[in-house]
Amino acid sequence: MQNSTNPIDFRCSCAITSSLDILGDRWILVIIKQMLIESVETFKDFLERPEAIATNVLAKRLKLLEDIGLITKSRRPDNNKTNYYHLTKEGLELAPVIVDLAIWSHRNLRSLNPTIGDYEELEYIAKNKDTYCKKLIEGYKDRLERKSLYTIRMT
Amino acid sequence: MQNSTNPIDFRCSCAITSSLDILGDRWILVIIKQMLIESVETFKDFLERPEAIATNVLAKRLKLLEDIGLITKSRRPDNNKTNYYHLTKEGLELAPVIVDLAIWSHRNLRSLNPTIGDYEELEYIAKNKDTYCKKLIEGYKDRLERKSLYTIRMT
DNA sequence: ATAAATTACTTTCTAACAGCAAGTAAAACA
DNA sequence: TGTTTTACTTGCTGTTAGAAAGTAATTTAT
Repeated sequence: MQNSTNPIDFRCSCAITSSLDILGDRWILVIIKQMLIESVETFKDFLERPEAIATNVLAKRLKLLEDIGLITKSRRPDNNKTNYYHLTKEGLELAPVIVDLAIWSHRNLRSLNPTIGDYEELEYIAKNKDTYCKKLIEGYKDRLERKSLYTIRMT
Repeated sequence: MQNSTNPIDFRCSCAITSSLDILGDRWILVIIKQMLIESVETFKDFLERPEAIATNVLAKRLKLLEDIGLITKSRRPDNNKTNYYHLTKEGLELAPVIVDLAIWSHRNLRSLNPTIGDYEELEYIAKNKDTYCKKLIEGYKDRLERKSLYTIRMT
């Protein structure tokens, strides 16, 4: 049994493998992408995305992400029902990984999945990776700061 | 049922989600890391790594990776038993993703997994990401080219 | 030449998890 | 005050992970 401070069973001491002990999953990075790039912040927002995650799976993943400190759960003072989920600094630092995945997909997955769009945008992103990454992170922080004027932390 | 040319069920048209339809798994990127960084190339090599993948899981993943063209399976002319698994160009292009995962882990996972080592090396990698990435890719290509003098493709 | 060891798997079994559908409870809205 | 919305939980079923054991071909040792 795992202890309460560490809900993850790490396979070994390799940094890369350890990251995959958390992120190596069908949903975790999709959830973080939705928060970072698509401004998803409520339980309902997640359900309405085209990936169509199941409610029980979503609840479990959000709990895990909160437990390990990649996201926070907060609530509007004017609304006792709707919860906000937001990325922490640790979660935000996954931006480079997500951008690299987008570029890899753009360059190598179009024949396997011809529905992948945004050709021109992804060309731009591939050519300005670092700049785009910083813009993503700063953009997220700005939105969050503006929002946090009205938001209180739950946990 | 899926057709034979495409063994992956893509969830939607998002490039990032599509990459995770393939890579979003406990083992796929670990296997690619072992090949790229740890010079793993035979079935036995994989089994001897500290991650300790099960034989049935390994066989299934190698088959999938070959089917989608991220690795190749080859054989030494002087040995009818031992197979070589090697990264294709498409597989090699995952190097940036893997390096970013290492950096993220280095910066954010040490408290959750104190056994993660290589502090100094990962500091260097974080500061010279692009250079390190290119060195990884070129190093792999060089090793492979030298080896391919004696190797023939199986499929 | 034969026996032992090695490599690359496959098979079987069990426990865990994904995904679907339905249900629930509290708050918000009309 | 009744309906809708939000955020979940519960129950069910089929698939997968992981452990262990088995197999078959090849290679090495004697």
